[in-house]
Amino acid sequence: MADTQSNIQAPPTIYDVARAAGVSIASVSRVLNGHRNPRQETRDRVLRAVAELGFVPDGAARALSARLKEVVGVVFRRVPWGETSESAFAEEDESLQFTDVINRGIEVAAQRRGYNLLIGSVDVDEHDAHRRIMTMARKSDGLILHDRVLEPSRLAQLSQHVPVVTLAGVATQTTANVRGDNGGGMGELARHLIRDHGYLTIAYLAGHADSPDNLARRLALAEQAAGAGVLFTEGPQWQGNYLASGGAKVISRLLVDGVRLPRAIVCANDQTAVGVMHALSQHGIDVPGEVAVAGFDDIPVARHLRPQLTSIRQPIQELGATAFEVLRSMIANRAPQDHDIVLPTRLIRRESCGCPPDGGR
Amino acid sequence: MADTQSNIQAPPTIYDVARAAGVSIASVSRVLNGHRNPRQETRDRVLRAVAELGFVPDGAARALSARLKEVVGVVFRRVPWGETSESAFAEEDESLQFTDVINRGIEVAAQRRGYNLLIGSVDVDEHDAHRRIMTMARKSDGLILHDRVLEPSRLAQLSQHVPVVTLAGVATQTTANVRGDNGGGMGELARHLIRDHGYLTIAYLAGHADSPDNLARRLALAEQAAGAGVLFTEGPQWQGNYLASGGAKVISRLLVDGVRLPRAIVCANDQTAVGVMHALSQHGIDVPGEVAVAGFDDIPVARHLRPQLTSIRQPIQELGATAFEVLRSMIANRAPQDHDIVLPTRLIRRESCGCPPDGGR
DNA sequence: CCGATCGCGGTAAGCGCTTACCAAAACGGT
DNA sequence: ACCGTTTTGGTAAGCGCTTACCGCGATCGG
Repeated sequence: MADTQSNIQAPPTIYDVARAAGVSIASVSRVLNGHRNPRQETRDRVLRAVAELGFVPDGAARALSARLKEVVGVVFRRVPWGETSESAFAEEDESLQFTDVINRGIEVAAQRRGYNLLIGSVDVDEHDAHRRIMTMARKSDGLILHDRVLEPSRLAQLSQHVPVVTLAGVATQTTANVRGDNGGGMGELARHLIRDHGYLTIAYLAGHADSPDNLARRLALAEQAAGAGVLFTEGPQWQGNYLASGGAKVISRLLVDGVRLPRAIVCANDQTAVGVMHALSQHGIDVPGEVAVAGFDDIPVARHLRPQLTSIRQPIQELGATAFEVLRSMIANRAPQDHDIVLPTRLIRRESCGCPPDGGR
Repeated sequence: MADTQSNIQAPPTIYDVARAAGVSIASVSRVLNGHRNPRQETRDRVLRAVAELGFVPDGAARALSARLKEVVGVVFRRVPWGETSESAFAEEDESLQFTDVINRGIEVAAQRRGYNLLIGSVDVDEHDAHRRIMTMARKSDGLILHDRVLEPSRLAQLSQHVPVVTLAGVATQTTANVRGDNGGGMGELARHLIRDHGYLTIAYLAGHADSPDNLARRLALAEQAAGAGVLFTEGPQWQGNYLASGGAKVISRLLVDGVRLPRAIVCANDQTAVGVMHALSQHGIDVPGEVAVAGFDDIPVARHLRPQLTSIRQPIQELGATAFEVLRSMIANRAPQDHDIVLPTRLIRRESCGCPPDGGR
């Protein structure tokens, strides 16, 4: 036992291939990179040698000389292991589904272009996150940053040296941003709750205060409510944190304080809604009978909750895929057509808003 | 508009730092790598210059010369976009939660050591997946492979050149493997179903036939059933694919065929159980009243299903973290103490097996 | 039939780091 | 003060690729 890997052999280099094929390394390189230079006969010899030796070029060497690593970095915020463990959501939040699905989208798009993903997470309050992000930047051709991983000044600084695309952030002079149509989706939801269901009191359970998505969603909801003369509730008591545990905590506290709940609660995202529904059910409050609940994102689990969660669908994978494509064009051209890319969203009516099971489209 | 990134400046190199500090690049390098060589005074000068210029070494150059990329590759199997879209699970399967949580575990462990993750997925039936995996291998110091991404012969070949750790696979001469204690966990579950609940007929809804985990789980269940004289059902009709859609399909087909369901259905994993419960509920069959259901893995959503899913908890994040640590030791020492690392599992009793809500652990 | 042109492919110069090797400086003991 | 050590830090040789540059033989027009 215990001699695993004791005899790793260095992989063949381009020199080995050149020798085997009886040509120079330049020719091997040219064949591999599809230049029109080498003629068919040479090409065949090289290709044969490559196949025989199982040669695959070293990424680092290639990156160094060609200044192209074919790697894009993705940075997201990680919820620290223990933070939410007080409740039933100990591990639930570990699966930040939204993030994972986006990353999957980035990955698929990257794959198509021969790129790989370099993944890194930063702690919520990691003080020198920027150093780690910088390190990742130096290992990749560009960076995709999820919401709120870097403060604006650092972002500006970073984007001087590397192409950067943000997700659910705001576009700047030097960075592009990709997001879902918060206003449109939330507007649709609000009208549905108000017109179709006739709810007269609606609360917004907020996400992080510094999240642009959160702000836009809140605003759209508030506007619709105001326009329809519906009572809109929000405020410090309704401050969540995009996590299920946060949503549950808000509801529990409200209930303990004896606050009368509004007829409908719109959550900043689905994770929050999960916590809200959990808390509501713990307190014996019927959803949607007594209180309607809606989320935002339409993450995969939304349809498996009881009642099934009404939500705004964002094209999550496309969000990621788009971010990648934008970044890639920045890497190549250094100038995307547009800085602020908005993808459409749409209301998915399920049971939690009061629609019948299997209701709507 | 459209001039984003038009003016990227090349990041400072080690030469710039050396010049600014009035020393040679060798000294800069030594300071940065914590050699004991440079004396305090020199060290300070260098550090100051590094800070001023915001220097961060280029990953490729470093990798090339030091033969250490500080990157580990992670490869998993991707479910093709459209494959499951016929059912209600269109996007549900996109979130291969188990995989994502493991990756999160790898990432956290890697982070601690200053490593980053290079993520790549392969299609189920991608014929030259090995080429893409090889490319990843050449961009990293070692590889962690999820279940069934590579056929054994390719694996052997790959592991000649790169340290490789597999997850939920089998250890070989040249690769280490990390997995949960399938036998122990399944045994515990089986005894619970048989002794505590007294179920007399049990079926096993299998995962992929070539998955070691699946085989081990099946075996443990079969043994316990045989030992207790319980009727054990399995076979082609009970063949799933680790996906929710697969589980649902098996149940639907069984029901259409008029087969009488056993008292308890044990699923190869939680995803499958999700599909099973969904199908059962569609057909108006009560869980656990008429049929008890149990899963394996205890993925985060398990507790949010109705009824809450009884499952075997695997320390998912730890599985990933352990895989990383093993790999790292292989990268450094080229010889892990043990090839087959088994992490403990334990039964989590929830409602779907027939236990009362909130019933014991 | 010969010089201009072109296709092919080799030589060599980096890319930005790490580190072996060595010279100079600093130190210690007699 | 001198010689043997030990520190300190500079010089230069790569790491494995890509590509600019250039020479060579083949091709072609007049």
